[in-house]
Amino acid sequence: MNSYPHKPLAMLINELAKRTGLSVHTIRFYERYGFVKGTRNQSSRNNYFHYDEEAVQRLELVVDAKSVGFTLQEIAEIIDAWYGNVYTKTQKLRILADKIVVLDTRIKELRDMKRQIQQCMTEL
Amino acid sequence: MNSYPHKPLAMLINELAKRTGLSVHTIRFYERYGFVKGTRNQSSRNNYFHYDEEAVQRLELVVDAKSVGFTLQEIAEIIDAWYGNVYTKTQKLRILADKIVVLDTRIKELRDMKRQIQQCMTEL
DNA sequence: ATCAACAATAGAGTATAGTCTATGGTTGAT
DNA sequence: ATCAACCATAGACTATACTCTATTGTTGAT
Repeated sequence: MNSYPHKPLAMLINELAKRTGLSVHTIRFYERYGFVKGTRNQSSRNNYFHYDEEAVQRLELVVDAKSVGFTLQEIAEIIDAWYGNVYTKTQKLRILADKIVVLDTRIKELRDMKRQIQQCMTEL
Repeated sequence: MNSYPHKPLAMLINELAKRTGLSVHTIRFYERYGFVKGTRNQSSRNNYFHYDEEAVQRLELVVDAKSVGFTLQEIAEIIDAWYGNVYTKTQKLRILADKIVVLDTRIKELRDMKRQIQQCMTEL
């Protein structure tokens, strides 16, 4: 029995991989982009990184952002605007608003492509 | 004055590049995927390839399909279903219907991502 | 004690989609 | 005739986004 009502739920990279569906390799690769950062427990003699629930959420955001076609570079900006504190609130809002413009453009392109294909199908 | 009311409008690769906005290199690269095929004029002593208006249309389709995230492999299938005669009409319709499913899925992902970002913006 | 399973770091290898260089031949205006 | 601007082919190089291998160290169950 754990005496803490809500334990920190820190996990090692292997569990983070299982939680997110990403491979350990990919998570390490993403760490270089700053998508997640583990924390080292200074009390322990090992140098293992520990990850919290926010790490899971961040990686889920990365997966979603990738599936809509954002590059890792763009995702880095989104993550910084979303979770970071290097930008002011105004800057964050501008960055995110820019991404919405990109998404709207892409949605329009997809709809146009869909219409084109449907047109082609009627003409076959 | 040209005596043909609608001359074939055959062009060389340089003009095709200008018409499509793609580089000559990229068009040559795409030729390996079968996106366009020039025809050689056997009466001429050179071995230049000539391209028609369909080549322009095919490359415009490639550009559009790329912008919505299709891979060159997927685009090859679309081009074959659209212009080729290796597939039966039924097969062509199935291939194009599959692409529409992909597009619908992607449109949904984009809309979800947009909603997520908008939600994040209200919470900043 | 030891052994599989996991951890960290470094660096090599792969796939996709171009992009560029080198080489040699062709054409058209001067 | 010649010279820039074009053409074809082959192959090297680049960027992005992983993916894998090698090495070494740690942990936990037996």
